[in-house]
Amino acid sequence: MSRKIRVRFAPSPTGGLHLGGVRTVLFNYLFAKKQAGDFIVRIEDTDQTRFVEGAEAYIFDTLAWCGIIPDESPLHGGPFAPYRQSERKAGYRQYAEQLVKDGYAYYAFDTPADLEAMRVAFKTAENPSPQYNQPIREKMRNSLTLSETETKELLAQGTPHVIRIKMPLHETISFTDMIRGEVSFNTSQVDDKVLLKADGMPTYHLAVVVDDYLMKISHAFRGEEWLPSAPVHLLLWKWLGWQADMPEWAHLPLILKPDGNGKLSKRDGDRLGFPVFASDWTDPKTNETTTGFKQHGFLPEAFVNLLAMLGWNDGTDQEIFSMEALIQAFSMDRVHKGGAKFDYEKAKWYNHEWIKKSTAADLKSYVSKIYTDKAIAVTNEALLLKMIDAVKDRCTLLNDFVQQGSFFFQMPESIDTAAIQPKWDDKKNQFFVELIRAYELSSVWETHDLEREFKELAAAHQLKPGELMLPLRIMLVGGKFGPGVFDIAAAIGKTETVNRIKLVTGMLEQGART
RNA sequence: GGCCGGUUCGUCUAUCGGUUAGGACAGCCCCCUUUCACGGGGCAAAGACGGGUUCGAUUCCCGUACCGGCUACCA
Repeated sequence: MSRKIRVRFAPSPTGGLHLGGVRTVLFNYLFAKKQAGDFIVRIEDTDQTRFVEGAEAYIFDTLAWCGIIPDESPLHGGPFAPYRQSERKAGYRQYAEQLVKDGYAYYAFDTPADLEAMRVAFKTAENPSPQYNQPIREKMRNSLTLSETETKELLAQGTPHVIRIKMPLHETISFTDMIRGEVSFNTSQVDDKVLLKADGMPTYHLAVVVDDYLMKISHAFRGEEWLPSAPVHLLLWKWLGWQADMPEWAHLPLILKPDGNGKLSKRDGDRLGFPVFASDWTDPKTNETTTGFKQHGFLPEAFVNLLAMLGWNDGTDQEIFSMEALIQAFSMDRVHKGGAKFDYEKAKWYNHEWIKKSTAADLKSYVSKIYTDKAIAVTNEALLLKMIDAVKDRCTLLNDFVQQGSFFFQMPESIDTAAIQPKWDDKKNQFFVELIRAYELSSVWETHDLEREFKELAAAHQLKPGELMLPLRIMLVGGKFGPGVFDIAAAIGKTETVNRIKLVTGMLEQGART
């Protein structure tokens, strides 16, 4: 075990980065960084029909937001470039040809129509999806059933063809998965996967093995959905003569939908009202935007934290981890075998914890951006910091700072007069008229003085402060929420405080007359 | 259908054969708070089922059930 740790994340650029995808990246990254290894991003764009413009840039932007910077990638360069499989196309064919030469693979000339016909012809109740496997291949058009001259002729004519792996009969293939332990397969159950497509591009199966070998990948981690094709990859490593360099494997559990069953999908988020992508993704074809955790008001630290805890823990009760702490604590053998249902409530809790834990200075740029987007003018930076400190405990998502704090900078957008109108009377009005006068004459403007003046005046009017605090709060804040009223008054200043009291008493008086 | 994988409170999970099965989210209650939160305290809530192995199984083995993944010239 002296070889350099090198892991890779190999996404195909087909759209937004899904929770499960980011978690796969994260586990790769944590594993590598814990052991001072390299983290590589390789773009698996071998399916040209599924290529989506902008998806690759999106992946790097999103990883950067999470605080994950690859050591090697098409964007960051590296000694094993190129890191896009489409640019490595020319290299794959030789390996497929070598496998044919060695008797481990063969040319297949079946057209899509032939394959379709085969599936229909062999479909039975017991076998609803017939595979291109050992018994079937003998009935198809390939270099195993055709004579050598026929094959050569077809090849020479440029007949479209693929190269398929020739799965052996009744062999047991087993390997040790770092999470699941020993897993074994009978090769008779695996079909003859296409290795090289008719367009000359490799399929995932060939490309992943060739590139992992060429890029000296030491550990290959991927989602559980890949487990069934592991025997194909194992055989390829063996047949290509690279067995000694084969990476160690781990198949990560899936992230499941919160209700019902099955893998979490983008549709579940739309349906249940929470993000599934890490950050906003706009499909260039439909122009449709799917919101991400980032734009939903999540802190990257919280997003990374909640993802890490989905299927992993360090064995203690600790739940809040920074990236550094995760790197320290992470180990693949503590990753679960079973899938985890995603719980958005718990996800929000992580974010709330991180907001509470962050300082006003940490949060300032996020809040500023949101306020700018909402056209809330912040002219006083000290007040912004004061506001963040005052309200962050009540913000679960960053966007909550709008509702919880914008009244520090502008008149509340709506004023819940209905909450106080029924109990409004002349006595209260009189009190506030005098409060305005008292505050206007005030020489000091501090929380405690404001509170003292308020209470003394209430006593003079033979009113309970409790009956007057809520009206004052509504006047300043607009609703039944927020930090202490006198703190708010102190923060927004005399002019603004007096103006708001005047404005709302006016509204209440008018309301009382109608 | 076949193959592979999985199964502890509603959810995320702890437990290296011996525990009153612990924590967290959500829920409910109380305290704090002349608002809303934060905070503090409490309640309720789990080993899929059946067989073994063992002095003793949530833990190890087998079977069953259920759930999931795969079964494309997609990854």
